[in-house]
Amino acid sequence: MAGRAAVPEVIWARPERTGRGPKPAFTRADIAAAAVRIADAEGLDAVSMRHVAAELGCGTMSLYNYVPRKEDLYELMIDAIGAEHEMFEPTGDWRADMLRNAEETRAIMRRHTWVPRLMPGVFAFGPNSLRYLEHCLACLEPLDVPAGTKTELIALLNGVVTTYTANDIATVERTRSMPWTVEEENAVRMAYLGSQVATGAYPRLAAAFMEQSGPVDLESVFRRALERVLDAYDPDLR
Amino acid sequence: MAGRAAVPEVIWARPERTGRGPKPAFTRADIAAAAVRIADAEGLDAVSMRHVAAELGCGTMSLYNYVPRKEDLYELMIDAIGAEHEMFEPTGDWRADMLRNAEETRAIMRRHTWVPRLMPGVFAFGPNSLRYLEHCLACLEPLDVPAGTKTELIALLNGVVTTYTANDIATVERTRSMPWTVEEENAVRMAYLGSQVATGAYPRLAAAFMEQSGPVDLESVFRRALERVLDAYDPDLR
DNA sequence: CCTAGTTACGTACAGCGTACGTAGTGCGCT
DNA sequence: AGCGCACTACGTACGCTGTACGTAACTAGG
Repeated sequence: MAGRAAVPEVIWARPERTGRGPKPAFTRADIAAAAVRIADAEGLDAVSMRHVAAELGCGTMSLYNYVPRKEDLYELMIDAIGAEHEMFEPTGDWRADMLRNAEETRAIMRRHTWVPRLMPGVFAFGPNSLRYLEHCLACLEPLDVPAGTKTELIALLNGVVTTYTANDIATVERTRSMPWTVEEENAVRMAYLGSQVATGAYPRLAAAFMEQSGPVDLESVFRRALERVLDAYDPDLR
Repeated sequence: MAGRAAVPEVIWARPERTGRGPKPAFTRADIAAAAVRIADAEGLDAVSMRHVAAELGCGTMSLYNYVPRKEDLYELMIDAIGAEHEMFEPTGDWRADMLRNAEETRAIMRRHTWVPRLMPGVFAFGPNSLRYLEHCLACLEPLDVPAGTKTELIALLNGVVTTYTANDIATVERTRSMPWTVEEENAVRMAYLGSQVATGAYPRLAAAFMEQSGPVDLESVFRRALERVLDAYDPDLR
């Protein structure tokens, strides 16, 4: 009988298998992949212990041999998508490399729209996350600042990517399992915003609305924000 | 019979009351306040329709007259804490004003540790959020850049605040309703991280670990990040 | 070989969001 | 004045959730 711990525990510190008894039928990677598959196809709310167990072809409670709490399943999921990062050879141009990393993170989030909702809750230091962190530090080798500043830059970039991308894809995740489309929902929300701005209660916001002509190009807004952050850490610009 | 809509809907576009029938017993603010009280005291997971209704002293299903879906309750909560922002008179120093806004946002999140977990899911444009946005634009009046750039700066700052603060308070929210303390959980996680770094698999990460002496001052890390972002938008520095 | 530790998993329980139906209330219209 | 309807109120019920607990099968170490 495994039992849940009465003391804090990091799932990554648990050995994947322990000699005695029947061989486990699945690896952590199998389980994470199944959960990710479900979340991608049916949304994060469809990721239940029962559903994941069924996807794996085992009983619900068998899953608890591998994943003590549901929260740990979330950690497996976040770490699993960390493996999708291409850990390329650093080019020596830290700005270009970090831009590439950020663009890749954004692409991963677009593939897995449930990531932003999960991020704030998990302790994202599984093996793949650590590998990615190490990769970023390798890219930042040419940048001549203290290591602490480098990790701050990495955190800041990740934050910017998460924030900007979360806004884009929130509606996608929300309208899943709703009887209407992303476009319909966005139209209703925009109409509401327009009506509020039209009341005259927010003059500066109204001016900002008027100023923009045509739809905003989210991609270039995103890239501009990244450049700004990189500028802020570039010794050549100060 | 009210019924849930089969078409997208913004709760803020719904009128709070409509002439006919008995007078509603609560306002949206009452409901939001009750939900916030529960989330603050018992954590976000304790915010159930039943629980909030009980806090208000009404039947569970009566709540659905005011809040068509639980997701809308979340929107009410996020907007309610927007009212905690002090909308001070802009001083003319946009950097100082925006720093103050950011510090206040951080303080609000520290008071309501469930905010980061909720943020990515909600459409945060209720009346208080709009008022805050307008306030930020007022603070940025002296900054001579296009309105689009200003809203980008606001979004970026909010993102940085959310990311940095979410990391600080994630454990607080996680250990709620767990039989151990924040300190115990952090100790276990740090021990795990130390063991991973000690394997030698992450040399650059190990070096970064070695470099830091003593505990990190999260507050100054946060403030440094803000300054960097502001630098990136300051025309006087380019 | 035995036994202790493990895997496997069925059952059960408390709690969730919410669909639906019914009863009561009071504004607006005729 | 009074009818009718829109609205509030809320009890019941359904299908779902995470997971505690108990039992049976299996296998490596002593």
